[in-house]
Amino acid sequence: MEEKRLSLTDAEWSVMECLWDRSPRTGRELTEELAGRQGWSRSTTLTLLRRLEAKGAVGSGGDTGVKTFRPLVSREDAALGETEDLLSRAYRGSLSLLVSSFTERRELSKREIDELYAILKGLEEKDDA
Amino acid sequence: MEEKRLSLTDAEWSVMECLWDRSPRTGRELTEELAGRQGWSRSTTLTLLRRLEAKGAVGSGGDTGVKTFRPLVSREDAALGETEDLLSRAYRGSLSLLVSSFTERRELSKREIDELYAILKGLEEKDDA
DNA sequence: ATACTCTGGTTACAAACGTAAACAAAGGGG
DNA sequence: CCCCTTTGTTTACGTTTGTAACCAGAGTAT
Repeated sequence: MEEKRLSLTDAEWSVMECLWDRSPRTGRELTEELAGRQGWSRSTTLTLLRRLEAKGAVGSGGDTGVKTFRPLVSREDAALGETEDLLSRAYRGSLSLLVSSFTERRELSKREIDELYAILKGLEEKDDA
Repeated sequence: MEEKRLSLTDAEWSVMECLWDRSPRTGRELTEELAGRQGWSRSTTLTLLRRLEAKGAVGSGGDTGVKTFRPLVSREDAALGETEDLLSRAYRGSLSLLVSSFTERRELSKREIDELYAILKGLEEKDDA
C-alpha cells in the first residue's frame, strides 16, 4: 500500500480552502465562489477540480443530477505534509529550529507566545500520562 | 525599491545548500559535489546556477580565470521566506497554529521540547527588556 | 599550428502549473 | 420538437521546473 505524499499547488490550495470551508459543494457554488475570490473563470475552477480528483485529493458524487465535490484529504493532513516538506528542506527536520529562526526575525504577539506555552504544557502532560 | 519575494525550487535548494556550506566555490567543485549528491550532470548544475543568478540568489565573480559562485541570500532569509509562505497558506499566518497542528500528529523529542521552552524563555526576556 | 580538455553559455524538451476557450450532453420553455 | 441555458469534458497554450545535450572559447601539451 502506497500513500504517495500528495502535494498541492498554490491554485489547488485555493480550491481546497473552499471545500474545507463547507462540503459537499456543487461545481456551481465553487466556480462562483472562486470567481469572486480569485477572479477565475468557470473553466479554471473546474480544471483544478479535475486535477485534484486525479491526484486523489477530491472526490465527487451525486450521479443523480448535479455533481458534488468534497475533499478526500483533511486540511490538517495537507498542512502537515507541507510542513514536513519545509522542515526537511529548510530546517533539517527540526521544528524547534524553525521556531527559533522565525522568532529571531519576526515578532510574535503576546497571544501567540501564550499559546505556544500552552501547547508545550499540553505535551508535557501527555508525556507524563 | 522592490524586494520581490524570491522563492527557490526544490532543485535550486540543493544548489544553495552547497553554496551555504562553503563559498565561494568554483563551478568545478559544485558540479562535482552535486553530481555525487544528486546524480546530476554537469550541465544541470550549471543551468541551475545560471537560473539562480538570474533571480538574484547567487552572484558570481573571479573574472580573472575561473569563475566562482557565492550565495546572495542567506539560508535564514530563504528559509524565512518559505516559512512565511507556508504560514499564510496553511495556518492563517499563525506560528502557534503550525506548532499545535504539528505536535498533534508528530511526536517531539524531549530535546526539541526543551529547546522550544528555551526559545520562549528568551522571547520573554527580550520582551521585558 | 594542432588537437585535446576545461569551462562556461545556448538550446532543448518533457512534465507540471496557471489559466481558459471550445465543445458536448442535459434539462426547460415555448 | 427546437433553441437556450446549465453543467461537465476535452483541448489548448504560455510559463516554470527538472534535466541535459550541444557548442564555443581558453589553455596546454606535442
